[in-house]
Amino acid sequence: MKSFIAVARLKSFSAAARELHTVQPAVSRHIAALEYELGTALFIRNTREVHITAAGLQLFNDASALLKQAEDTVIRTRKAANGELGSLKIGYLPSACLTFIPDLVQRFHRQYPQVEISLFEMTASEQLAAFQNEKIDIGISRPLPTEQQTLLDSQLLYTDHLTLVVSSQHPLSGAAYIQLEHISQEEVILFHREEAVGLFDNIINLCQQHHFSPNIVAQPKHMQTLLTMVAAGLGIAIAPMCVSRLFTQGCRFIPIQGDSTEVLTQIHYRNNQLLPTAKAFIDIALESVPFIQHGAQLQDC
Amino acid sequence: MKSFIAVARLKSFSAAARELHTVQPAVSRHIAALEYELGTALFIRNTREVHITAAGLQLFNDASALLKQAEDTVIRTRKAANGELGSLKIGYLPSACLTFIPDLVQRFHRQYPQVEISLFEMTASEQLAAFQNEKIDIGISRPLPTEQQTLLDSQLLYTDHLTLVVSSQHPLSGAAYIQLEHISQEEVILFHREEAVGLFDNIINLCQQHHFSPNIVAQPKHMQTLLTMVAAGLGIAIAPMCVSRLFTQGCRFIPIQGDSTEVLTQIHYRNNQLLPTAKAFIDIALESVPFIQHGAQLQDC
DNA sequence: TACACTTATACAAATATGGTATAAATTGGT
DNA sequence: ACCAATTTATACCATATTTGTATAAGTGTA
Repeated sequence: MKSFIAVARLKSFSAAARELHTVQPAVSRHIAALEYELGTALFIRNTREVHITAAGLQLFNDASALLKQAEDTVIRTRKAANGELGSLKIGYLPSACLTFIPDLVQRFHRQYPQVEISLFEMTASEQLAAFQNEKIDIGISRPLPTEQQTLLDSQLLYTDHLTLVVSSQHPLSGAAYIQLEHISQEEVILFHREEAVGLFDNIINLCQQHHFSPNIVAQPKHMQTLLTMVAAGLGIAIAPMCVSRLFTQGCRFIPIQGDSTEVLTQIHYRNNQLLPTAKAFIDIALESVPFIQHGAQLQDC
Repeated sequence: MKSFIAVARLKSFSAAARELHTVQPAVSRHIAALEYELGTALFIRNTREVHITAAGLQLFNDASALLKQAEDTVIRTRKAANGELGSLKIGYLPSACLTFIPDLVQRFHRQYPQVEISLFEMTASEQLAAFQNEKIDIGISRPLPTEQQTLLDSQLLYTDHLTLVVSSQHPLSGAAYIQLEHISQEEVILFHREEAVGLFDNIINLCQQHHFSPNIVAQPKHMQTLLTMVAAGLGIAIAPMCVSRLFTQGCRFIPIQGDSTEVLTQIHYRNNQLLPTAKAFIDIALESVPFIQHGAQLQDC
């Protein structure tokens, strides 16, 4: 086949053989075999000249394209193996990662522009089901309910701690740390539950562990609003530490005593038959952990 | 390669081997070779299950298209060899064949719809040059000047004879035949030279052979006009016999004595390395000779 | 644990391919 | 006109490759 193309280009069996690093009889046989298979002459040749026939010309045009497509197929398959080509379905918990998901996806897209990315907003339990139905390849959420998941592996993307946020006028503003029980009577401002169910429930649970229910007086939808309300003395807040990188004039951040204050964001993936695109994404995500820690804190939580 | 597609479809090496009328180890080796060549696994298999990988899926999609294209290439090459696919450049002398060329081309196009036909109006000598420059594959014209043409073969498409056309009132109208010398003093109407150079010059030459120059009084551009003028007594005409199939009321056709009255239309083609499309056209043209004789007479000459 | 069924490997036989020598044909030059 | 040079085709042998058989090894099921 390559012999044919070489002969068609060079109009000589001998020259084609030289170009292909073989000998002329081999080329003769290749052409003869092709002609036999196609049932038609491809070249009119005598010992002095080689002319291509109409059939040969047709084959030449088509065969070049065919060979190119064959090469492309190899390349595309290799790319698919590297995760450079294919599709990737990501389920994510918006409240846990609304801030860094766009950056992360963009980062991935820059490096793997030929991967078709689908994003799905999903709760953690929806993600579990989606993994089983092959609806997603990657999940990002708070730690999954039952860690007995043998199907999935998880890795930490982002760790934060809950802190108390009080006005600088507040009696507690000077405290080095605080135990949560001490605020059981305070008016509390929490990030809106719809915007961050996991976070909200985390905080409620934490309070429950300290035997009180918080007296919630406001649920702003933006973290900056929350800080402004605290600074204005409308109440105190419990929020991830990352908010301290926002505009915090008039606010004080007081560590909460105890060890249940961690707020984790994990990336989940099948632990067997991981898609190359998923592997590539995980690698980029883990590389980006420092970036996530900083970038996220500069915006929202 | 076909092994790969079979395995991907059937998800089983053994089943694929059965379908391909070979044995399972052969299929195993084919896949292993492909994987080695591509440097990536195409299937995740254990002794019980076969799962395709992302790379395998990519290859499957591309390879199916590739195989189909390969088959198409074979088909198209075979078609090109039959003249069913390709191009065909035809030079023709309008005056000699304006009447049947459209029908002939249409006939050919119906049978060989995938052949791209190019039509060029050309005089006979232009056709000769065009054959040498590979500008045309088929020529249709009056017999070529020098029959010492070794490059070309020609075949007769259509034979006609010149006859005298006179009004039924004309003194000669009852004659069974006539010798051309007898009309040397007549007023003669000829088909317009621009419309049929060869025909016009044929007639002039014929008169020269009989030692006179015709006294041309009109050159109508349509054959029907010529007949009408003759019937009206404006003169006599010399024209191909085929006009007798037009509306001829008031006209008489009188054979001309002698043997130089033939008007021939030939098809010309290279006598070596004839294009399959050209061969197909010639075959159809020769098959159509009876059709041309009739169809042409029903319209014009 | 044995069985049924799968894929992978080893090896001998068959097949296909490539290279050398040479034939046949044609052109160009002496 | 003939010889030299160059071209493609063929014959033959050596080598590579591929096939098929036998068999190993692994996995789910009864």
